[in-house]
Amino acid sequence: MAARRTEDKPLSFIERARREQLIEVTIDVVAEHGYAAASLARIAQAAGISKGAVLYHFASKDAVVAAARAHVLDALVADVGAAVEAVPPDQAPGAYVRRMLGHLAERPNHARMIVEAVLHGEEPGGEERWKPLAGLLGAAREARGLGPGPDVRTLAIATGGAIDAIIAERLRDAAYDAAAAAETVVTMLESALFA
Amino acid sequence: MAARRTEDKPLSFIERARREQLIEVTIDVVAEHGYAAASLARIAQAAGISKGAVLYHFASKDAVVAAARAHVLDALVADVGAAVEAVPPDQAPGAYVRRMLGHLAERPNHARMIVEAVLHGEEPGGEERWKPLAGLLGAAREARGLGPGPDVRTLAIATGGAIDAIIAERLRDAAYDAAAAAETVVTMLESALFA
DNA sequence: GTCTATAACGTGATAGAC
DNA sequence: GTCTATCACGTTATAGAC
Repeated sequence: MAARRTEDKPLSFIERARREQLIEVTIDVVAEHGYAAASLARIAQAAGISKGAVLYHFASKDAVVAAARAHVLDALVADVGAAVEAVPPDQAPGAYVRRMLGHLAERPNHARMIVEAVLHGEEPGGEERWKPLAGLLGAAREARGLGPGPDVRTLAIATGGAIDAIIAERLRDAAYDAAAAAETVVTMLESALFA
Repeated sequence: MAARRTEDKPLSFIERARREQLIEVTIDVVAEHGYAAASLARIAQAAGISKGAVLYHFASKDAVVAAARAHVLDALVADVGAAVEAVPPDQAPGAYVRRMLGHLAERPNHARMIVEAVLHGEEPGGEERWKPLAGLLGAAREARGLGPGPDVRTLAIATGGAIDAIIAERLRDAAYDAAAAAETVVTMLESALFA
């Protein structure tokens, strides 16, 4: 009988390689065919192995796509987080918007994967979604010596939605200039924030 | 054998009633359990009839959800369209944003249905999505005697995304004040548009 | 470690009884 | 006009051979 990969004790060397390969092909499959069509059979076929082999390395099919989702999300937060911390607080919101759009525009597959994930309700969608940006907005006002002015919650939600829509348009039309769009959003956001 | 409902010739009186009932329960099912879970069996159960009976009134399961989708979409465009035409051109963008958010906040089931539809890629998502608003933005500038200034495409896309995000938040937290959020968005949009 | 075979289930759709 | 029964298919997951 094949060993069920429930316990994460050993995790050999080629084990990690196999898992990474499966995560990558899963990202591609989800990006190309959508969340619903990312069946176990299709993932196995794309990886060139059997369905049973996939389920040897992961406990279930959902575990595979969950790992792929976590991978793209980790890459995003690490990149954006570094960009935000590299600038003074009052420039953090602008850096957030620019790097968010830049990161996803540079990685269409990751962007599609995330879009599918949030679309399917598997991802935050709640406070975790806008709280980080809202925090940056409040800190930016403080850094400029301004009191708690506008509704940072709505500002963060609206900005996040604008980013999503711009990414979606960029995925639809590769010629769309996401960087220019980022500047437009930053201008609108900062004028409202520092009003 | 049951008559396949492919031709739309007669369409009796109770036929229409049955179709409307099925459309309503389908909206509820999609809103509550999501697009993927809106199976033929679940729709039939929610309507209190058998799967075969559902397929008598509609050619296929996809036809049922397509009809439900069209229903909520028609109601939305009719409502927003009327609101837009009731004000002078330079106030049309604001009316668009306010009625869009008002309509969906008043109809959570419709909002969830639309969210699921666009999320699943069954709906426009392309130019049809932002072209109408972009047209309003250009006309508003003309009405004020301004030349073709900012990028109305990005402005329309960003505004549309902001509306989507606010609706999502409103669905998550019924206490969230969508009307106040609408005013924030309108202010940001108009300041960027008439700059 | 990877395979084949198969189990158990849910799906959309059809056929035919009533 | 609505029902029951059934169909063929795709799905995840497991068991066991190799």
